[in-house]
Amino acid sequence: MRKGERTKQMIIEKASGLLNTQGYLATSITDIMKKTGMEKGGIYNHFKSKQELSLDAFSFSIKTMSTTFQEAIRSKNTSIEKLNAFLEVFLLLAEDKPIPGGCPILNAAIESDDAHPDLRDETRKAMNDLYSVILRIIRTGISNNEIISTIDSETFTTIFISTIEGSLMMTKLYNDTIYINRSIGFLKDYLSKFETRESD
Amino acid sequence: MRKGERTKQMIIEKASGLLNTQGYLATSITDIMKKTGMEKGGIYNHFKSKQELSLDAFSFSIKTMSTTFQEAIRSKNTSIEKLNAFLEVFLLLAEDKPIPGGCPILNAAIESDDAHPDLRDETRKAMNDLYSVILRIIRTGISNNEIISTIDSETFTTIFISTIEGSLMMTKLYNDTIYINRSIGFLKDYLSKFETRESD
DNA sequence: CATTAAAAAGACCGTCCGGTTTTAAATTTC
DNA sequence: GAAATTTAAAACCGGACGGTCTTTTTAATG
Repeated sequence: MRKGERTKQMIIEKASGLLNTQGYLATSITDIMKKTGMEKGGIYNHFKSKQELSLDAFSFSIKTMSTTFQEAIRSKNTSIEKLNAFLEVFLLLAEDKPIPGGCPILNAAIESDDAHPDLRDETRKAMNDLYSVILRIIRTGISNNEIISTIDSETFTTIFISTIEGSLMMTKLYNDTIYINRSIGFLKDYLSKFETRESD
Repeated sequence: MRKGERTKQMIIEKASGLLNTQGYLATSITDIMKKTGMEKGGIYNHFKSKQELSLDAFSFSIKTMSTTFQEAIRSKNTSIEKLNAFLEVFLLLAEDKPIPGGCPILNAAIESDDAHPDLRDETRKAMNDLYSVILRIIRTGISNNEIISTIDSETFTTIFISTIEGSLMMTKLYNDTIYINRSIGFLKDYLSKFETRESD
């Protein structure tokens, strides 16, 4: 791996935390210069625009989240356990792990609009992925008779994501994890109601 | 009412929609000039800084929402009906009514952080108000034997707000009201489970 | 180790930003 | 309707922004 590639990765990693914390518009190249310890010319040697750097940083955040989710559910066997593992990752996210600034999808969803179509498209893709992973877990759970089939999987997925994201917003606003903890408690309890009593 | 006061109000109203839609940082004075049809000097005659204008605009958005909520629940008699009325207002909000750009609390909560303590404080106040209104409705409902007393009112309030706000985020991201509609459907159904069978 | 290519630094540029000040126009007020 | 006052316009300002370009330094290559 060339040195330039390593530097580029370092910039992306440092910038991703900064952008996710401060916002994409609120963060200037000067901020990224300070964070990385590099000069402007050194940074622009690797990215043709702030936009490109921002998108790379967002992708890195999403990839990091995705990896964390995958690791969390790998050892879990049932659908219920997998969904609970998801919830634990979101709890960590409220404590700035593995990336600072909260959920990158939530942040980017609020910040991106018609004026930033590229970021919005990437955010949609990231949400699509999160959504379909959860949906698949539920449907697999139904197939395996772990979850009762009366559940509406699409609705449940929507509620699951919405509740978590909304309470993450509240947790960040008040700097108090009670809100995300209440959501997690609720979702675990709610989910247990759809658990089959016996599995075969 | 002096003409200046009327002009100031007009600026606040126009700016509030713009700021709520585009974001507080992403919106420039030039944008507000275009929207209001006024020149810079004319605007700064009424506000000592962009910050002051932004906070006034945010307050206006919150006041508008608050009024809309009050009107929606005024004619309702039971707690359940009042909460359902709240949900209907959030559905309208997804369609840019009464203000464009979605929920101002959600938007400001994500955008404001340590770097913008004034906006964050105002956002917290607005959330406090929303939270306590819903909480009071539930508690009144319990007192009046409309809602069973096993419900945890704080948790329910948190879930209520989180689910709505999260699904508003999804609705905005995808420009599709199915998400907010699913949340509303879920919350109405969930709420009905806590409804007492007979009232006295 | 010398040559070459890649990477980083740093000076530089035009533009747009929030904000100020001066000037002109439009309202009040008497 | 003239004087006083408020309101709006418009020219202006310093600074920060994203981005470029040239130079210097560093790292890879034979």
